[in-house]
Amino acid sequence: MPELPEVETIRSRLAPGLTGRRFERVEILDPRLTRPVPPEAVAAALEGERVADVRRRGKYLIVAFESGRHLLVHLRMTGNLLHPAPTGEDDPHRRAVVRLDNGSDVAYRDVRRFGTWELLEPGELEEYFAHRRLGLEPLERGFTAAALQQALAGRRAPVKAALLDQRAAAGIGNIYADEALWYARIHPLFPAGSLTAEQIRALRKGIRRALERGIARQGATLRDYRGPAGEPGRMQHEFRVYGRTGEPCDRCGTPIEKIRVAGRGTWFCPVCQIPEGG
DNA sequence: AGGTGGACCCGAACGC
DNA sequence: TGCGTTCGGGTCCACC
Repeated sequence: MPELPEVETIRSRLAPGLTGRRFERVEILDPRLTRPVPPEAVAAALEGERVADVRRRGKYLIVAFESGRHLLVHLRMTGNLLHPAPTGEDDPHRRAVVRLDNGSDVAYRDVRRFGTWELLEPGELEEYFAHRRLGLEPLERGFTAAALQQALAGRRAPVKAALLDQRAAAGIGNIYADEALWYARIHPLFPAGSLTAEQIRALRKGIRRALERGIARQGATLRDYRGPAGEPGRMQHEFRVYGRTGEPCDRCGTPIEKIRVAGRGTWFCPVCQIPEGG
């Protein structure tokens, strides 16, 4: 599941090969990708665009063009960008291909077809993210304890649910939410708005630690995630709680438990993550 | 208003 | 060459 660390890994590895290149030919094979906009319209609009740079906002990958347009790629569950794309193999999950002006191909593959491509006209980017009320970038300077406190104030939802909500902070998904809460020693069901100032500080630190480790390990590969060269991440070897039902907590040895929060599988240590309500 | 849960999608894992 | 069912995960949207 590409979350912030996976998208950031893709961004940093893709940027050198894309920046300065022109989109020479674009084929969108799955109309779902650009829905409700017809895929031919998006493909035609992209042809001729030259890449200024490749950015990230939350889990969105942003290809910025010199024209001022932006291509917003959201990988959702199983989306993946490959560059240079493997040739000669028949990949049934390939949903789009971009031929660059140096002759190389960028391939977009997505098994579950949840991913989206959206082309924004110059000036539309800010409103797009404002409308989705995307929260602060958790690794940027503005993500202070005070800012996090404000984002969670008054919320009765479990803190895990609040972390999955992209309005609190952008880019945290199911894996890194659990990992961040373990680092912060906070129970996933604890009401988000009732965290003490000290817990807020610990949570901010836990979020950053989990995400930074994820980036340092080039993301987590459970099944589908791969970098642009097809390489897996290594963060899955460093999970403290995610997917580790029954295994001993790295801090206190208590078996990790699994519950359901906000409809998502949630792993935590029942001893060192402060019990709900306490 | 804010929170919860289903829909979307499909391969893997599971149950029989 | 087994087949039907369940599960999961990010986001949107309908419904409390």
